[in-house]
Amino acid sequence: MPQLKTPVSARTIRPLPLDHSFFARDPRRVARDLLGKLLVRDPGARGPRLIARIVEVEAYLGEKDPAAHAAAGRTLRNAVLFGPPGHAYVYFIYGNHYCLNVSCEPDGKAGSVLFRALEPLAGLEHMAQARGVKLSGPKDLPQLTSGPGRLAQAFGITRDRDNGCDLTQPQSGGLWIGQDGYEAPAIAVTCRIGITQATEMPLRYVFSGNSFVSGGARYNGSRPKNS
DNA sequence: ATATCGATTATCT
DNA sequence: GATAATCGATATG
Repeated sequence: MPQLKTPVSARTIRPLPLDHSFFARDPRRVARDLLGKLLVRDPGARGPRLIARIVEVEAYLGEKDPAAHAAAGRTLRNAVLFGPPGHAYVYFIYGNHYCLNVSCEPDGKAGSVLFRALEPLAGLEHMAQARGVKLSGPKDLPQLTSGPGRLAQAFGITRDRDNGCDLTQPQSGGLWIGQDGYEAPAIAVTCRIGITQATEMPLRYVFSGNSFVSGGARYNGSRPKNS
């Protein structure tokens, strides 16, 4: 029953970019509405188009959210969070990994959505190469894009390359967010993962039971909300 | 299936 | 000098 979708050609999906107004809202609304949208990388001559569907995100609420990078106020590192909506905030963490956010709220107000897991649809071989993963069966696919560090590596996302780029513009940097009319199935909301502040707030949004959601069975929303 | 731990560096105190 | 919105490997039930 786990629906491992057959990989499709990039040509069969025609994503359209989103408007800035989509992102100029409360991060909780943006997070909820981003589920089912597409992350797209157009690397130009460097390789094929990469497409993956967003299946897990977290909302960060800005300066008043103790878990947010914006909590300490504006710094050089987090400046994008305070800028115009729809732009990529990329940070480096644990000496090893990049993570991707999109800025929310109107210009001047912080707030963002963290991309935590994707379901890969096109360019899988390229993603596998970027990840250093050998694809021998459907069971290997979550290794590509299940987890914030993994999806960033699969899409070649780095701070130098992508921080500050406009995710509503297909040309700008080649990284953007698209929509194809896909309607979200059941959605679950849980606490955020991997943080030490404000750990009890329900700000993580997932496709219930989707096999690409990170965090294991306890966090994929397929289990009743008891112990 | 769950728990613990080491890696490795930009950023801020 | 401590910490971090993680990952992969290893250990144990």
